[in-house]
Amino acid sequence: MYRTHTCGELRIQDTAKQVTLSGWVQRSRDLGGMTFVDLRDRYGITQLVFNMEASADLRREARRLGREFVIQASGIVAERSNKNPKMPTGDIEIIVNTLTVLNESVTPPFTIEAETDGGDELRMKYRYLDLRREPLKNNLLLRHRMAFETRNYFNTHQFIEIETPVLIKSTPEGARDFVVPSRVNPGQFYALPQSPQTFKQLLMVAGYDRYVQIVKCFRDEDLRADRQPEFSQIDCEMSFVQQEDILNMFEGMVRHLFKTIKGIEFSELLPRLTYNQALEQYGNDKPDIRVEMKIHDLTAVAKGKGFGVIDSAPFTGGICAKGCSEYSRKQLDELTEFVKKPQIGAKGLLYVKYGTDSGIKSSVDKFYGAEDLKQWLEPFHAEAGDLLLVLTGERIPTLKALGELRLEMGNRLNLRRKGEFKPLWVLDFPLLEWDNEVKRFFAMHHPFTSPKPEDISLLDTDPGKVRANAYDFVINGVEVGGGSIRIHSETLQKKMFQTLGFTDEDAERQFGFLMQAFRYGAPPHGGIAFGFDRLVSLFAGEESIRDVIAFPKNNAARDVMIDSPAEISAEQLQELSIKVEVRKV
RNA sequence: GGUGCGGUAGUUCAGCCUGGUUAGAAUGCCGGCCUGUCACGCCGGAGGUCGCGGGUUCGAUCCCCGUCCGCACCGCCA
Repeated sequence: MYRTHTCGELRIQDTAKQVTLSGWVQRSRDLGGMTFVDLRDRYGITQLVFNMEASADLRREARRLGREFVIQASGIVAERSNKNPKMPTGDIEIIVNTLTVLNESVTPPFTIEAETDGGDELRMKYRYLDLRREPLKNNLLLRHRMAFETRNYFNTHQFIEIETPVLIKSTPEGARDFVVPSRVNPGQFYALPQSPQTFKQLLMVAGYDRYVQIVKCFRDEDLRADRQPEFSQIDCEMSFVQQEDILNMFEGMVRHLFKTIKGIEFSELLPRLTYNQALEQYGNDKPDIRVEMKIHDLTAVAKGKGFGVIDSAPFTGGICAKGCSEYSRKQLDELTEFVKKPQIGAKGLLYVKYGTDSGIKSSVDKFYGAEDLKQWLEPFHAEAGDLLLVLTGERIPTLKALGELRLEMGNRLNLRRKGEFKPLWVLDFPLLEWDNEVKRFFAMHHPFTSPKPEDISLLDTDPGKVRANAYDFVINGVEVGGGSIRIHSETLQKKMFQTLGFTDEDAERQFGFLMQAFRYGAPPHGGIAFGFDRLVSLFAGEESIRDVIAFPKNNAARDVMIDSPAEISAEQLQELSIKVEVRKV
């Protein structure tokens, strides 16, 4: 028997018990006459003590122990004379009488501690060592609990988890597919699913009216801190539901997770914004409403006073930064630089300072008197001491730039606090998005999303105006979920494919199976998928989803630990009928 | 595809702007001392292809160009 207890469970009540522990040497402190060893496992740390007087041989062995040696120690649980209130097992220690080295360890390349000295690169290469560290261990534990509670919630609501295939078929819409060659079908390829979208709809047709799956999805696109080529979704679909039913069910899931995992309860119904409202008020379709400052349209009050920049622009708008009227020239210059960055794209920044002495000063004093500027302040209910930041230009880009500026001010004013969670729904997304490069519409969500019934007639006249029964779930400016009511009529689905520029043959070849299924009594249905990694990283307070994934890939989609992707042998290629020609740069 | 930042002891960084002596610090590692530590303490020691290639220069860790690697962001990601 390797152990009678774990390294996290012994307490003062266990005093005088003979116990055996196994684990890793976290650190040892050699005081000459005696040696302390911190023994670590998944459950915690327990101090072992070796005393010169009790056993010189044992203590000599203990001095040899290096960091991360795997050892087994038996001894008597004893109350410490010097207790350590900082650790759960800090009242006791083990007076060791038998020590076995189960495996030695070379010195690890970085310290296995909460505050490690290791950089990202090294930690990735030695991920199995990084995972020994407390913060990552806690993240994986959190992830497990969240998966468990998710299944628990859906189980009590009659959902069943059904696995869908991973080797499927490439489709043209959406992200690039990862493909897998088929040996038994030379020259043909499977694709890995970007999501189980069509399968869950087919499950609805099959009558499994409440489906859930925590499932891996794959997208071959460039990576970010919150994007991995393979990631997990909480994928859901329901039949005989309208949008309201879905919002309630999945708001329930989020509430359940916050309550059981974080002990947070949201008393009121979560806020809902339409896509247009989100854009107008926050300049963003995934607003971080921890930052309260909203955008207001100043076009009407600002125009016509002879200031060419504003007069010639279709839109002028601003945000009000509370208590920032005393911002220095330097701070305002920094903000100007911020909005002029290519990613933000504004030409410049105007400001109005509503001084603590109620005096009004602005960068446009030449064109606007105090009375004019008071009108600007009005929609914000600005108070003395506030600072108005104003951008002008084309409507949508200016709103988006104001949205970025809002977040920047939120950061500067420390309004985006980690422990605070502000979830909301964003509703009524546009059904279609115009792509100026290929001159056609694309589905904003996916091609199975149903238009709002009252907007269907617009499909022929003004497709860009059609709103969808589509919704996103947003927490703290992070899009954590998205879904829609689906089309369940073959006719409407055909119409949708037409609008997207599919020929009948394209539609039939790629999605014929779905449209055929719709002929056999497809129930009204809809669903949603939550980005599980993002949800866990939010709960964990981590910036990057890599910190909640056991074995993530790096910026360039490589696994630096196993060194993948990698070439395959000529034999493998031949078997697959594949000839490789690496494109020259 | 693009932009920015970074690459110097095992590790995390300083030095580089303003080129020139033996390239430093902390931590880790090794050795010694130490009987109540828990980031133990004290003393000593070892440890460097300054990512790689080219250029400028009498001379390059330092300046320039290229390249590779890492991170963040833009494009992209229904």
